[in-house]
Amino acid sequence: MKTELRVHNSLSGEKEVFKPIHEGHVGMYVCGPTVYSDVHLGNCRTFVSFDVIFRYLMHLGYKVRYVRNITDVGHLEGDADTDAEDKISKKARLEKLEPMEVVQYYANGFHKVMQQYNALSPSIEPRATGHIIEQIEMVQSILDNGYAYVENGSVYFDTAKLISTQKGVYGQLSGRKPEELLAETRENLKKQDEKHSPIDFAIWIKADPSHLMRWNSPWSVGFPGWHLECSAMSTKYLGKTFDIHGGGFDLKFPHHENEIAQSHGACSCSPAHYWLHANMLMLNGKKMSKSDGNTINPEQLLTGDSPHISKGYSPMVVRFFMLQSHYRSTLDMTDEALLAAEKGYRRMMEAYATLQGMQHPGGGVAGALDQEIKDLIDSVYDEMNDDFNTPRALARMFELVSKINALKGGQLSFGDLLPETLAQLKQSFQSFLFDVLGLKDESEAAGGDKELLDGLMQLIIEMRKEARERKDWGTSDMIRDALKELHLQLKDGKEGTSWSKE
RNA sequence: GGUCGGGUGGCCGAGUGGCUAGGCAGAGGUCUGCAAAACCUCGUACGGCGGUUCGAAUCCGCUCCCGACCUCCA
Repeated sequence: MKTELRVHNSLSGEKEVFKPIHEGHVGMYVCGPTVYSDVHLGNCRTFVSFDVIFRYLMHLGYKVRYVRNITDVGHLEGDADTDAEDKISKKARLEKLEPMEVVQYYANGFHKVMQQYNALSPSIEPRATGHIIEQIEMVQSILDNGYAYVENGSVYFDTAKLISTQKGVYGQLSGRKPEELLAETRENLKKQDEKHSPIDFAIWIKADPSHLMRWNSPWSVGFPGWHLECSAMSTKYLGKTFDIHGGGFDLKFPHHENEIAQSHGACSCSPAHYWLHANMLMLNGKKMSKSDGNTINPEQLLTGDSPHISKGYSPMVVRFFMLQSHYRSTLDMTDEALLAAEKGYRRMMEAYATLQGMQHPGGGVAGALDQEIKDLIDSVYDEMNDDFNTPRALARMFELVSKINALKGGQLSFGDLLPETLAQLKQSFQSFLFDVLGLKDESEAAGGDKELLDGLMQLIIEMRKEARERKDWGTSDMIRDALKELHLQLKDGKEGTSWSKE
């Protein structure tokens, strides 16, 4: 591990050396879901990506405060700022539920799926409705600084003013030119008569009488704008300026751009040093879309109940599949690709099991093999340091898998390997797979009574061995075939027979 | 239409101005009673057309296609 951590910063468009504000500590904010429906699989990819980033930062020894919000108010239909219904409010009205019932239900579902994918809980998971006061205070600061105006009980951010007074701020993240933004958006936005300019956006919205969620404020009974919650909550828990702000690519504009604007309006400060964006998940070469049926949810993926897949895939297979691509690239999910990921995942896990069971016979010299293995271990970390390049890191891991299997099969010799190196390999392999990548050995987890199964299998293997010594191939093959029916595979090797679940 | 990002071998996916990841599938071989597993070897890919260069899939221009955001979709 000789390299420094470098991350791709969306703000500069370049990879930069990562330097936290406070040495040894990292503050990271990731935009979480709006809980008005079942969690989108694409969202899962984003959160798995940031889960690995969170894990890797901790693995490097940082104390990380990871804040991921839950949006439970303010996100309007169509992401408009006004004259549209709040997503949660609408759901509550349609289902005749309290808005908080809607929120609780889908937040529970979201947590369940995240748990299935073995994503760690964030350090803090704040909700927008729990931070109304902070949001009102922030609106007030922005007003005090002259970067917002009140119209008919609603408060709007004065984007045009920010553009003219703080040059180069608005549009930097999304690569948009302020002049064009000001010019282009004139026509199709009619109902926005309260706004001075089409690119202004609401930070406090006066609630019409039918609106279910409403709070008192100095300006009206209403609710906060969508972008504001993230600014208020990140400031509260991470400070005005913190290290990493993450989210899906689709949030770059306007959401993240507006967050930056709000911070500049409230304190003339920029919220985050590094902006990280996770790219989209596609299905069969196209974006997922409910309207044309090109979509699949986490539940269907698990059960296989979908025309897009031939069978169900376990969460760890899906996680592994996601990690085989880089978080900044789009990822195309196909049945064939999932099948390939499933096999790769199992190969990796079986090599892990093989490795842990390995005993060095003692002796050994630090030959070429010894060096090769050490270099591979180092390169895994080098790849991760290069903007969390999980696919390359996994590629190096698979090269280690070949070494492990060859040591077991006798194609490589322990004589060329020091016992310390084997110990180091065991340790690194395990911590990388489980702590950093966040994978789990599912065969073990599902097994339940592992000791019993192990014992039974040893007995069966022993009986089959005796049959084979008698050249009783009928019995031997019968045992093998029967186990195969139970999805248990026997592997006859030089050192005897082992087994694994399929 | 505007802005931005892509198009890599059968599939998924890294990556890079020359030393050509990895997984899966396929072919051949080793091992094996047979098979599986494992190991070894192989296919020489970078949308199309030009250009820059000793050399480009990697840089530039044009073109076709796909995607994201700008307008409901994470």
